[in-house]
Amino acid sequence: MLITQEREDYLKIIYKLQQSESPVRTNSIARAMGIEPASVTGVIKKLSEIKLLDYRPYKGVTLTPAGEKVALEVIRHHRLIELYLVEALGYSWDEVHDEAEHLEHVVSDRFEDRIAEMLGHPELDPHGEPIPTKDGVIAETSTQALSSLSAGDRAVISRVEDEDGDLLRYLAQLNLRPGASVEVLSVEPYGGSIHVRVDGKSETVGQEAADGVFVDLE
Amino acid sequence: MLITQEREDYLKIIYKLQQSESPVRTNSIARAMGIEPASVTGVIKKLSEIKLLDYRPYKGVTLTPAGEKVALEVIRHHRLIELYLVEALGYSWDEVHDEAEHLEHVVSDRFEDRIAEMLGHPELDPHGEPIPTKDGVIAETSTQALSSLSAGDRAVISRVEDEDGDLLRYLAQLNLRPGASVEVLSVEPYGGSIHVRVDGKSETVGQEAADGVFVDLE
DNA sequence: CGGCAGAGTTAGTGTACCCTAATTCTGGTA
DNA sequence: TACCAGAATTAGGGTACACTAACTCTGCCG
Ligand SMILES: [Mn+2]
Ligand SMILES: [Mn+2]
Ligand SMILES: [Mn+2]
Ligand SMILES: [Mn+2]
Repeated sequence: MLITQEREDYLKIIYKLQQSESPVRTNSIARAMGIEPASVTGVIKKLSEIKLLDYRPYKGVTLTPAGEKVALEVIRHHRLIELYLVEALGYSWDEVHDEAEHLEHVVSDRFEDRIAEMLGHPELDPHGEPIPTKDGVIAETSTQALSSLSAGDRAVISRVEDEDGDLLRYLAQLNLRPGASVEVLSVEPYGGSIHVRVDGKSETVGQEAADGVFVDLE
Repeated sequence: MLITQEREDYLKIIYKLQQSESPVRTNSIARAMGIEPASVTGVIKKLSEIKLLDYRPYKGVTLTPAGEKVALEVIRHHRLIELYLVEALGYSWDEVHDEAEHLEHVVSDRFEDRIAEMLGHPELDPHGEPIPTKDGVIAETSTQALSSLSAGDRAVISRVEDEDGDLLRYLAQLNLRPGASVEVLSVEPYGGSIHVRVDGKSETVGQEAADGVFVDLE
């Protein structure tokens, strides 16, 4: 088998890192995968041999079109599965990520198609992240963090980071969900809390939490 | 990781082979797994080291209680998933086996519990095979093949073999499904076809297909 | 009960990941 | 520009599973 579950995760992570760093460095991949940089070198060499990555030693990697295709397929699986778990099986949004992390590698095309159809070919996952289409088209996604706003700014939450269940439970408590309108009331200096109005209620958001909430400014 | 997806499949297959052979021989495992006997030896040694198998060199293996527990968990996953795919996602009974073969190793306890609940804690999978309970209790299953019956016998189909999609499509055409009542009209000698009445219609069943259909005699 | 066929194991190889330790490269700073 | 810290790679080792080829054991049969 040329493409294993681990390799799919490498490609997925490289895709995500590429949004903010290109070429993607060995150390970034190692950090994201939770393994040692030395281990990454071997794998990215192999992935470049099979033409899924372009690898420039000591510089980093970029996805080839073929590699990007694989990455987007895995991301599509992941996000469709997350949404399916919420909609069809009653999961809460903080429980779906870990389950999807495993399922994404084993579901068939038929499974993917069936749940996509049942969900009405959705465009967003439970965290507001765009779901790539079957032919690899993915919507742009906001990179403006709530933590970067200033007093008086109004914005709509577009997505939240989904890897940390604790963060998601915290955000749910505050009603900070994709689609919610927020108005920044005040910002404490030097990385302090942010005071916002959400759903008419005023709430205090920790700065680190606000780093994981992305918005579209109005 | 002590227990990999491959090892789960070994244990599952050994569980099934144990129904008709004990201890289970290296060659049987190799045939069922589609690999060489030499490869099996190494794996069963490791599985006996970690106390999931009792291994007597040159004789074969038996599951320890711990090994049987793992096997039954995997089988529970497999059969629940098969039924879920049919009931919730509109799969036909010939499509579910391959999908379940992969999913069985990655679903969480939560997933298992949710689909079991949604299905009403079912006792049989789409092929009539019993689903072990969460604490490892499994119903007896018929071992009387349709091919072993004689003219005049009446029986109810209890289960069919689920690994061969072609066989399942063939059986579906003939309405040979679990629960169906059959009456043997005649049997051609020397492994010939079997003529049966199913749902009031008379049908001819190939002998090899009849080997994969198990019944309870009336 | 000796011999032999077939079953099973061992030996040696290869791929896929992972690790630590040692070495080399790179890019920015003095 | 020479140096150095940090980044990256290489070297060497380990586990998990596959394979083929060679050897050994077992059980049956004459
Ligand atoms: Mn994954
Ligand atoms: Mn998500
Ligand atoms: Mn399996
Ligand atoms: Mn089945």
